[in-house]
Formats: sequence, C-alpha cells, structure tokens
Amino acid sequence: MVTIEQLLQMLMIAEKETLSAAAEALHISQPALSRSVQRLEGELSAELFKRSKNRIELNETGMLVVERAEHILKEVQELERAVWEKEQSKKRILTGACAPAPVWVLMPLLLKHFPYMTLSSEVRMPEEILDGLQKGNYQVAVLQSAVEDEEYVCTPLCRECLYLSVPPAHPLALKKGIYLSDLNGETMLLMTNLGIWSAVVREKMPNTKFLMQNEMDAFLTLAGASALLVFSTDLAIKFGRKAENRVNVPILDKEAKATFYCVISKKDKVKYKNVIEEIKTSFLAY
Amino acid sequence: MVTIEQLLQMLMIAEKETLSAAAEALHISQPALSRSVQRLEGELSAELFKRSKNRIELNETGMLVVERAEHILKEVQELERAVWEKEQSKKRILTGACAPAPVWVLMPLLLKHFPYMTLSSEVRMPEEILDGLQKGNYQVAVLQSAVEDEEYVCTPLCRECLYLSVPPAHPLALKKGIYLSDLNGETMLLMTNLGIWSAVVREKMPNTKFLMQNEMDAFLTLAGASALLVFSTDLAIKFGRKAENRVNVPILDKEAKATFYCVISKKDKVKYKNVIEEIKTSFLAY
DNA sequence: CACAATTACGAGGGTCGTAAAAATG
DNA sequence: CATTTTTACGACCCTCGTAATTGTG
Repeated sequence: MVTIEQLLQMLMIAEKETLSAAAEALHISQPALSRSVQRLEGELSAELFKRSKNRIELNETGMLVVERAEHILKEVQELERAVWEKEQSKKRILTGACAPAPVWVLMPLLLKHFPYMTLSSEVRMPEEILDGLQKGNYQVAVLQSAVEDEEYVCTPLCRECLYLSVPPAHPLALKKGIYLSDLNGETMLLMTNLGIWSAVVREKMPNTKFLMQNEMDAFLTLAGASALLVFSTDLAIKFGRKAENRVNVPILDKEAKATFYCVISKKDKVKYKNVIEEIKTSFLAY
Repeated sequence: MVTIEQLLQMLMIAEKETLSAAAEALHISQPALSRSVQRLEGELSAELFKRSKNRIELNETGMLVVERAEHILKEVQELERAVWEKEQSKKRILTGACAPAPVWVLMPLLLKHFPYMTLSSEVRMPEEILDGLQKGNYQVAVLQSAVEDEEYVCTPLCRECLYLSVPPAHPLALKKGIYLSDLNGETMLLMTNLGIWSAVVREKMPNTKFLMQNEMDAFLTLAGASALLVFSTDLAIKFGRKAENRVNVPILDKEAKATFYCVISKKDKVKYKNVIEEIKTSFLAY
C-alpha cells in the first residue's frame, strides 16, 4: 500500500532535487529514502525517476505522482486541522463579531454560563464570520442583520449608536447632532478593526484622513490628551471605553445606528439555550 | 503519522458498524484493528468513538474523519489509476474514434510503425474523445472536424460516404440517389455504436424503427439473408464489410459525407511523426 | 576526491496474531 | 452464553542506520 509518508517523500525529493538533500530534510538516512522510493515504485509498478548512475530525476510519471501527492497531502492536513478544530470547539468558545462593542455585551453572559471554558473573540467582516460559523470555526457569531437561514438561531443582542467625540472647546461641541458627511475631509483618530464601522466611515467620509490606532487604551489616552476628532458610541461609554473630558455629539445618519444579533448554529441550540434566554431578557432591558 | 491504512479502516468500521466485522473484512485480527484505531486517536489527539464496554460507535469527530477519509482514499485510488494509465500508454496505443471506418484505415498504419505495441480502439462521441485525449486516456483520436487548438496536431485521414444498401429486387435499387428523409418511417437494420453516424440517422429519421445489432458479422449476415434496408459506406465496401447480393444507392444529404481527421497531442508529435507522414500521403491517394 | 545513488547486513521497533479478561444483553 | 472490546505477550517482519560499493564531474 502506498503510504502518506512516501507521498511526502516524493514531494520533498521534487523540491530538493536530490535524494541526499531530501533525506536530510526528512531526517532519515539517504539509503532509507532510496529504498522507500524503490518500494513506492514497486507498489505502483512504475518507474518514477530517470536514473543515471549517480543522479536521479523525476520522469513524467514521477511528476504526475508529485502533483497528485501534493493535493492529497493537503487534504490529509485539512483532515488533521478539522479534527483539531473540532476538539478545540469542545474546550473553547470562539466568537466572530462584526464589531467590537457587542462582544463586551456578550462575553459576560457567556462567561456566566461557561465559567470553565476558554472564551475568545475576533472582529471580522460579516461574510467571513458567516463562513467561519458554517465551517465550525466559530461557535458564536455577532452580525449586524438577522440571518434568515433555517440552519441558525438568531437573537437580538444589543443596539449601538455612533457619537462624535470632541473636546468641550471645539465648535462642534455645541451641536445637537451632526452628519458624517459634515466631517468628510477632516483629520480623525480611528481604531483599527472596527468591523462594519470601518466600512461605514470609509463609505461616508472618503476624503477624511484617518490616523489609525490599534490599541484601545492608547487610543483613549490619545483622544483625551489631544484635540483630535474621534468616534465613540453609546456602548463604548456604557462599558467605560471613554476618553477624558470629551463631549459626545450624536451622529444623525441612519447608518450610524446598528442592531447586532447573536447567531449560533442550530445544532448548538441546546448547549446555548440558557445564554440565548438571557440575551433575550437583557436585550429587553435596553 | 496518520496512515492511509487507518483511513481505510475507519471507512470499513463506519460501514460494518462493529470492529469485529470490519476486522474480518480487512483480513486482520480484531485486536489489531482495535489497537490501530487507538493509535489513530492518539495521533489525532481526539476520541473518534463513543465507547461502551462492549460497543463502540462513531462520535461526531469520527464521522468527520470518515467523511474526509472517503475523499482522500478516492484521490489515492485516482493517483494509482493515473499512474497505471500512464504506464499503459507506454505499451499500448489506444485510439478513440467517432466512427468505426476510419479505424480500419488507421490501424494498419499504426501497426506498421508500432509492430510491438498493443493497438486498441474505441468508438465514442467526439466530446468524450477530446476529453480522453486531453486527459491522456487516448493517444490517438479520430474526429469528424479539424481541431483548431494549438495543443494538437491534426491530419486529414479519410473521407466516408453513406450508402443505402438494398436487395436488387427492391424498388429503391433503381434510384441513382436518395435522401435520408425519404427513408423516415421505414424499418431498418442498424449497427450499434456507429459514433456520429448514429447521431446523424437519428436526427434525420426520427420516425424510423431501427433493429439494433452490435456484431458486425451478424449484421452483415442478416443483411445478406433478409430484405431489410441497411446502411453501408464506401469505406465499409472497400474494407470488405459488405453484405452479399446488395445494391448500394448513394445518400445525397450533405450530412451523409464526412471527412475524418487524425488528432494527436502535440507532445506526442515526434513519436507519431512517421505515422502522420504516411497518413498524409495515403490521404492524397484517396 | 567530493558527492550521489545503490547494495549489504545486522539491529531494533512496531504491528500482528493468539490468548485471556471484562462486560453486556 | 454468545458477542464485543480491550489488554497482555511473544514472535516476526519490516524498515532503519551504518558501512561498503560503484560511478560521476
């Protein structure tokens, strides 16, 4: 029987072009590799190399084997990865969220019901999240819109409204509300990886110059210590992610308000039953 | 390292549902199989079965492994088949032809230049042939139209004209020519697997009732011994595939005449150089 | 002569089968 | 008590590494 090991060896030989080099890379002796490929040739009843006395070179059949082996080995790796992923999902709850704030709402609820599991979260774009949820990479997803698919259970989690956060002395601080387009062309400080919010501001303010910052603490400190315009949200304020000495002016665009939904796979429904219940009651409290 | 053998074992266990049955099917002892799956679980660091004391059942992870293993094993088999096919093509010239007669022209030429190789041929529809040629399943193809693709070398091989073959006493025997549509609705004796000719007559004579016959000798005997209408061609007559005591009336439709081309992959050009030369000169002789 | 592949040979490890144990319906 | 899985144990085969051989640039 052809072995996976042999396929791996063929790949390595193709890469290194000589048995000795391949053997070294594979951490086996060179004669061992020589015999191994001879066995493979025997099993396939085919020559895989053009052999000179002190030189071997893949022939057409050998190259065919390498091509296919590459593919097969990828699939084997995929299998191993899939199994690993599945094992992980027994010990860990990974949340994919399309914005940072809903995670602050969700995590305490998850922690309460799964105190002994590892909780982690990533902010990604919605398509990526849905894909990961379907593949089982994510156990929980937070999306901006309800998913109609029968495969998923979808629960409203929270609402978030964007504010403009300005120093008290700033002229805009007096306004009762403002549109994103009014800020187009300004220079602003912005967090990286805000999920859908990143898309919204880029869309509405194509000419704005953004200074990017990926540390939340650094961002808040900078905001408090400078006169730079920044965004904030009601949830960020509620959860204490707010800069010192700032006035928050509501953003009036409808795109500046979002409802987030907690989405889980139907087959995990029983596992997360209690969490979903609590999300429902806590959402009503908002 | 996960072995192909182990994947095969998982598949068999999934099918037989018990270790004992699977072990028997795999021609190994049952304890050996038990340990083998334990090793696999160790290698994957994952449980693959729900274990009762005297019962095992695939768990979710196990089923995942089985699904993927199935796919991987198919690809391994594909590899082996591909290698086998490639080896065959070194010893054998397999021709895919879209009609039977051109093969009678081609085979003697191939035989002359490759007297020690096995020659075989199949009649198939053109798309299938082109596909097989591209995949390397066919070394030589005979098609009805020239292939423009730069990957192939294309040489006119022969022309063939369809005749209607009738008993001398038949009224149609007196005609100088006839159209296929004139025969629509008649009952005819027809060979199976005529490639494009099958398509042509079905297209032009949708209401004709065909008695199918797949043996050439039986077909010719039947034709000679009955008054049934049958088709013949100039090439069939030239190569001695003709029934006794028949008058051949030319078919006048343009679809009843075909030019066949010999098509080979460019990378085989040198190998078949001499054959191609001879095809060219013999075609001129027609 | 350094380098590459193959062959020879002995050692060691891993997997197998047999046998026995434990558990279940 | 027949069936099934797991554990124990000894045997054997298979592959490995070392060493030697052959051949090349």
